Amino acid sequence: MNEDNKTAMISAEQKCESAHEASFLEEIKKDMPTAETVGHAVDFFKAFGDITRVRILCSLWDKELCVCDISQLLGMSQSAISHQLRFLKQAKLIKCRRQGKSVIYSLADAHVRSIINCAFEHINE
Amino acid sequence: MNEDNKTAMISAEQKCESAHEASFLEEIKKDMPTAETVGHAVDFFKAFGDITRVRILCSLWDKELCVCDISQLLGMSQSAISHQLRFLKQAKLIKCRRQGKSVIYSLADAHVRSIINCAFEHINE
DNA sequence: TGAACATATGAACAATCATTCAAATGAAAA
DNA sequence: TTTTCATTTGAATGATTGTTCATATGTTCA
Repeated sequence: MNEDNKTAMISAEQKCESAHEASFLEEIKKDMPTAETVGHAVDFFKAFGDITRVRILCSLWDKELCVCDISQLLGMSQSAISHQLRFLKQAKLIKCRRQGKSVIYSLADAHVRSIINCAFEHINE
Repeated sequence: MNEDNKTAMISAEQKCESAHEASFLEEIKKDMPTAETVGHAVDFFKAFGDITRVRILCSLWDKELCVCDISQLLGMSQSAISHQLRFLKQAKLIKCRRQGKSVIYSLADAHVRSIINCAFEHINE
């Protein structure tokens, strides 16, 4: 018997009256994205799932800023901002370049703005 | 002195060489969405920030399903699924109707599919 | 009404996460 | 090369979150 949920066959026994047949559920399962794909999508969404991170992204909407700019703008410690910047960088939502002693951050691409706009649109309904 | 980060003025003292002037940061601040709007957007993203919830949404992509269908499909306990269904319902991402003893769930609107597709597109780059 | 079925809920626990504090790195100026 | 500035990093802590277990609610059928 296969222990892995993702690949295990769906048991034949139906649980409730409205339940579909195992074969029907197997069809749905086939059409679903792989666990890996879903995992990546979830990681992507998680990056937007914190108010500090989204505030950082909004602050970078039009202009690039250095860490202390963002820190001042959001009224938060530079360390807290730096931790979140690292998160956003790993998620490839922002990029950075060094300028002397400072590090200047900016949005990675237009995709970031469009996803956030998408959420704002959903809210205004 | 105002204690609230969201409305506090940005201090005149500049922290680093590359730092912008306080007046410049104030301009950016004015253009940023309100804390409430950002908060709502974050809640929206949080709903997609869990693998079980996204798997549930994917399982409902084309067809409506009852709780025990989803539970079997994902190989998870009915209780775990039910808790996440409540989360998704409160986030208005799914809707449900009763049919006898069963409760049948489906996606709330096309918006859900488009947001998830948006993430999948971002991944395939 | 009582029993069986399908789902929902509350409390508890483990795991994950965001921030703070202290210390480390890297770059530029003295 | 030493000092100062700007940022990063690691460990610790408190808060949040997802699942489990036990129980409750609501529906149908006998």
